[in-house]
Amino acid sequence: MNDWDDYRLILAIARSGSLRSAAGELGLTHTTVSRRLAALQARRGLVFDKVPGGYAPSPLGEALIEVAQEMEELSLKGERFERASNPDLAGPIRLSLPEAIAQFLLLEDLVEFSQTHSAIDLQIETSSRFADLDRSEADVVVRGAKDPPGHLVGRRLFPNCVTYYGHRDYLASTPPEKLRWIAPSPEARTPGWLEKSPYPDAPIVLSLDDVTARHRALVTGLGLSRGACFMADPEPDLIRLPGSEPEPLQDIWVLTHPDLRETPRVRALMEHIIQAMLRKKDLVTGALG
Amino acid sequence: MNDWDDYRLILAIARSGSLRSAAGELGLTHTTVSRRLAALQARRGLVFDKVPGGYAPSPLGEALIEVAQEMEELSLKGERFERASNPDLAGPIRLSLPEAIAQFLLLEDLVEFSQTHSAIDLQIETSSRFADLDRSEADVVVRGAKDPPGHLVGRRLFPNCVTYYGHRDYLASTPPEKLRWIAPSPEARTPGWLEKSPYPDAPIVLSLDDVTARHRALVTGLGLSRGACFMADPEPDLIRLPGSEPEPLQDIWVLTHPDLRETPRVRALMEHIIQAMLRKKDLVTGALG
DNA sequence: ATTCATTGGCACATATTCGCACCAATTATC
DNA sequence: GATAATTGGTGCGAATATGTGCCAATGAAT
Repeated sequence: MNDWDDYRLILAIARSGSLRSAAGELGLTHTTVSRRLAALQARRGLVFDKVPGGYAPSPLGEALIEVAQEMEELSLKGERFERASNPDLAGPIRLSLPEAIAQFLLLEDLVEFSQTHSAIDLQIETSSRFADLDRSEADVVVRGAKDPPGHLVGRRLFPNCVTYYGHRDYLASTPPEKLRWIAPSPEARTPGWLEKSPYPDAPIVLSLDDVTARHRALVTGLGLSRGACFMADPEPDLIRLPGSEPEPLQDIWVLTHPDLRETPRVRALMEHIIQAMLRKKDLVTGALG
Repeated sequence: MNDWDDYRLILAIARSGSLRSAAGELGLTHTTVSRRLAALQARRGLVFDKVPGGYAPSPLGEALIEVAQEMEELSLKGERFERASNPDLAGPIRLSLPEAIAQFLLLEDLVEFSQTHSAIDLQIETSSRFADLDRSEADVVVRGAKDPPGHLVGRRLFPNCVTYYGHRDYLASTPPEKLRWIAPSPEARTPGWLEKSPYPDAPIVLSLDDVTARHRALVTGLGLSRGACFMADPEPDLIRLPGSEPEPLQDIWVLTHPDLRETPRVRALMEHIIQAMLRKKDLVTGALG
């Protein structure tokens, strides 16, 4: 009785191209995947051809891969129903959010939530990309976004604002023509950010994509940087550069999948995060500077 | 790795209500089904409540049953892709048709087809109801129908015609007031058939729903009957009752599922059946009487 | 061209799953 | 109410599935 699970096999091999990596995805060994594929093809016909570099689907394989993809969507839906089914404030929640928001904005609030609801297993997953809630990569996501997927439900908050900062000692001890920038790598930079800064002619001498690393470099006085107000304004040694005003980036959203919208623990977490964020609106939008 | 096959378990229990009958459907023993259900519920939560008389789905169970139903449809689609994938005139075909058409009309033609295409495994399943091709109950169906499912593809042939018959010796030796009818059970009778017959006042003394059994009784001279021309006209000892003309019942169709329409062996079988039926049109429509 | 990493296949061992036989409880039939 | 049929649960053994360790082949990196 493995007919339907064979579709998982088909999908894993299709996606990864090798028995060993498919085995990794499935929680098996490559030996088992090899046997299962052989048995499957003995029953149903050729599904994958062995080609140089891996496995390529046969025409039947192509058709079955599509069926498998739809089955996976159904399986994910079932998982959501399962996760949604607990009527108590208990059970697991996976929360996805940027590392910066986790560390510098919401950490205490999340700890507080966990302490208040000890039956809830809060699993915080920091990530730099938008978790796919359709694939159950998370139950709740907090993230700045321009146009999040329209079917997700939740709350659009306010913009994440940034402006230009320097360490007070660095600014005091560095002549203007010797100032230097710390910035993201070229492909991650916002167009025009440097031209709008108070020192557009200062060179970029340190490229750091990691937001928290960039913040650490700024706080250490290694150069100037454009940073999020909620990270920089609380630092007593960081001051805004002359004439710098907060500028909005993307709006921050708190979202979940529609199948989970009524789940009590998900509602409780989202409400808690939203209230916490609303209390810190002035900090996030730079209104305290 | 049984996650997706668990949906088969869920569906089987939902449909049958007991572990033993679910086990029958799944090809397992009730012991295995019991263990699998326990394991499933340990992982995912309560899916079925044990109630007097069987198992009832929990709210989560209801949701997962719907997912399971959709998975089953996908699985059936996959099966059709598998069956459709053979480019040769080889492999299995399941043909569903009424027992009467099988025995009295197409048997020789089907044997001929099998002999001509020895690599095709023709599995003839006689049935009194329309096979569900969406559920892969058959690959090809031959049947009289008023409105077959619109998405099936194939050929509408001509009507299956019936009229009134008696055995020549029975008619010769029985005074008119002693004549008797053999008919289907009351709920299976066509309204008005008796009134339109040459002996509307003769009583029905034998009710037989099985078409071939009714035919056997007629041929044996146990009474009068309304029967299919293709069954009765070839019998040398059966004669039409005075004034009886062939009347059309439902049209006969030869149909397959759209996913199988291009499959060579399916096309070959349907063409063979259609040609055989066209050669017997006069017999089926009673034009030979 | 050489070296390193990854791959698929295989013999053997281990773990897991399944079936059998039996029993008590429940339900259906008379 | 009695009897028969069907049910779910359990212990034990059999069957099946999976993992381990190893090897040769292939592909990637130097």
